[in-house]
Amino acid sequence: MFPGRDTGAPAGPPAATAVFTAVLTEGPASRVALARRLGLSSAAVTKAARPLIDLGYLHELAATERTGPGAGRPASPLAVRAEREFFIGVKITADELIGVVCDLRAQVRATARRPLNDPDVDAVLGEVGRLADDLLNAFPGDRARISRLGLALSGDIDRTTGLVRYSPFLHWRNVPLGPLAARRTGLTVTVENDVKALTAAEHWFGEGVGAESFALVTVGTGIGCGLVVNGRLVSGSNGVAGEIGHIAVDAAGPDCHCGGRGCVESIAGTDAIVWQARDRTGRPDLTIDEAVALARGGHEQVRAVFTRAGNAIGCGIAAVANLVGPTRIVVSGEGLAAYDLFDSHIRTSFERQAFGAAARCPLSIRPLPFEEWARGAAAVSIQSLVLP
Amino acid sequence: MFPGRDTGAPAGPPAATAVFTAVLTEGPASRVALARRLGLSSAAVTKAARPLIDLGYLHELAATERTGPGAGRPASPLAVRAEREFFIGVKITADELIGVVCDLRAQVRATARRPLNDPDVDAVLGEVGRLADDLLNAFPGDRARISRLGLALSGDIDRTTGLVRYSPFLHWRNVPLGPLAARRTGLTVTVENDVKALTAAEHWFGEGVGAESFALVTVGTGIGCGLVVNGRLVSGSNGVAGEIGHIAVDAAGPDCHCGGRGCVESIAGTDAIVWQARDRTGRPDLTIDEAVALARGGHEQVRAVFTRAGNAIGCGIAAVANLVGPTRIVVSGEGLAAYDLFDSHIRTSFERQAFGAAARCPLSIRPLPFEEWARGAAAVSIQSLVLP
DNA sequence: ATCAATACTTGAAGAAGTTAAATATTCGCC
DNA sequence: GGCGAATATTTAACTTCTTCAAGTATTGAT
Repeated sequence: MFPGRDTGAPAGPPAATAVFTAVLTEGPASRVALARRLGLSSAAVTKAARPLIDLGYLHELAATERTGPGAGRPASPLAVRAEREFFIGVKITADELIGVVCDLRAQVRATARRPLNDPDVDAVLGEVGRLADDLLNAFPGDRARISRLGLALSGDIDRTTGLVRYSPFLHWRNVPLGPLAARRTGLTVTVENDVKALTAAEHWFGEGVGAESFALVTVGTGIGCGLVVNGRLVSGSNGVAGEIGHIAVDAAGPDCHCGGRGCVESIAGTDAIVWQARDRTGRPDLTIDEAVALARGGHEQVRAVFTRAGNAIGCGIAAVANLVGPTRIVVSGEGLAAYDLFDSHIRTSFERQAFGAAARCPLSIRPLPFEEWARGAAAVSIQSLVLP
Repeated sequence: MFPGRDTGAPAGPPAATAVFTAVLTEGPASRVALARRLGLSSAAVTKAARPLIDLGYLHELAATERTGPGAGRPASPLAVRAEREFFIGVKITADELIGVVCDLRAQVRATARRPLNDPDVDAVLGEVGRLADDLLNAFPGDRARISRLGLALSGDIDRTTGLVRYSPFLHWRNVPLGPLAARRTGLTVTVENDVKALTAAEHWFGEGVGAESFALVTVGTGIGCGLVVNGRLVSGSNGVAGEIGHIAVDAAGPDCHCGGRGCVESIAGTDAIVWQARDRTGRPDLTIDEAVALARGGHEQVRAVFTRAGNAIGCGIAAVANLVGPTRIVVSGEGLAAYDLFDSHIRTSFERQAFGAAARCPLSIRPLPFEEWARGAAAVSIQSLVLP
């Protein structure tokens, strides 16, 4: 996280942070309910909430709903004032920047894109700056309420220092992207790995809300996984974690670019699917879209490629379920545009391979609008405001 | 954890717990060093330490070593008084109870065993009680300093309530073992899954000390794994976690008793190895010891069985490394009596299949004295004394 | 002997939370 | 309309835990 001008953050005593995150992620709740939920006295919640209300982060809802049996003073639930502050999120890909503006509740309020032609650090910083300007212009609300920018990109990222240790597609090593972007934009910047950012978004604002442990699997060119265990994002001691794509699921499978054999990605990654489909059809220029079309059209050989891919993904997901036992798993990513071809195979092989009660772990399989990646970046930025 | 008479525990303010666990797991340290390590003021450490010293849990070491450049008052490091309190640990297997007495630093001071003929709850409780008596008799120190008993067994265990939800080998369902054993013995009882207990022991008193994340893999009839992530043991939301044995590593592998296919356990579990060896040799009564002997003697076909098993284990371990990125991994268990047959294959396939920097995760592969399981149970009991 | 350096202790002050009592609002009932 | 039970929120006094600032203790070097 890297400083621009600061607006006076809601970070305070632990109780204040706890109250704010609870209301932010779990929705409006009365002080008594929060006290029960957080193991605090209601007096403590009252005290923690006041400065948050004064700063405009929380407000009291009109007491509409009666909860109890009937008698008693009605509750005045605390709710987040979503428009108190806005956040820019930018996903950096090899050839494009995708940007969004989100409110405090991570609702997207504006979007914009810019092509990226040059992976040079300065060029990328320039485009990021221009995209931020575009977003500020497109944003209908009060620009002064935007002071934070989240960046997300694939690779090995050190969130605390904002350092890009290694980015394969930009060919960057040890680029201090956080500080550089902060200087450039004057905003407080966070940088995070894209899959982890998406996981954070899902954990705070999506299906992972309330889950002590939770996994998000992304399927596309790469196959990755973000993990939340015991309420915290897993980082991996060598910067490696969630590499579900390189779990071996087939001893007789193809060699993978990582040096392994039978990796999930070498069977179910977009490139792997294309190669296999070309092989089966004898058409060396087949694209992924054409392969999907053939499979949907009933081409048995190509369908089999997707079946095999779905099975491999299912095995990988089962490995996650068997090892960490998440409360739920979300499967998503560009690759799931071909949702219909994968879904049932993923589920079948997951259920076969998940051990005992692990098979009860609910699986959400759904495609992912590309802006969602940028929203993940914004979500990390929101977290950086809330957490100490 | 279930109460017997209590001796006045060292649990107190958070700082006291932190100081005590730090000294217990990381060895003697001066107050200043502890303050730095724990992010406290040295005044806080002084205050936290006093009651622990008064109760006899800590003492000051003679200031032997000079740390700094030369000048300055020498430190008086705080150290744990290991003989302040002793703990009984018992591992329950299908046909035997293995018991140990450990001191506060988890050093084994006495051991005993009892055969187990009857899986009936009362029979087991009786034998546990008698084993505890045996241990009290065999124990050379002050019996009055034993007030806690840890039990470990495989299966689905709820540590907080002491409930055995399901134990396959005893055919128990929902047996409140903790409370029952507490009533029977008058001791404060903890109950934990055996693999998790072993992991806890290794995390506090073994190779996992100081690791933010850490994995212990046990190889034997079953193949299991205990995981520590972000400093905490992973439990799994459905009680399932660490089931490395049922990760699929070979799409063409044998059917597993779990319903899956090509599971690590179906290739590398002791039973699987015996079956394969019988198949390859045509000797339907071959035992595991004979299979090991044949392999060591150079029998190619049987060696191949161990090679395949080692490879399967290596793939499973690589999956752990790729997913959670532990600081280090310990591989152990009865199965590793055949250490020499496994070791290199585990390492080779781990290194091939671990992604990028994950391959840097150090692997300790070593056999496991059976008493170690009981020590794990004692370690959990120690933790229950220290933690709130 | 004196000084600088480091370790430890002490007492006052501050932060954060709890308890208990007061206050606020509502419903059901007369 | 008034009363009492029920529930929510606030307030103020108090507790607990920690830090801060200032002192004490002990050593090596000069």
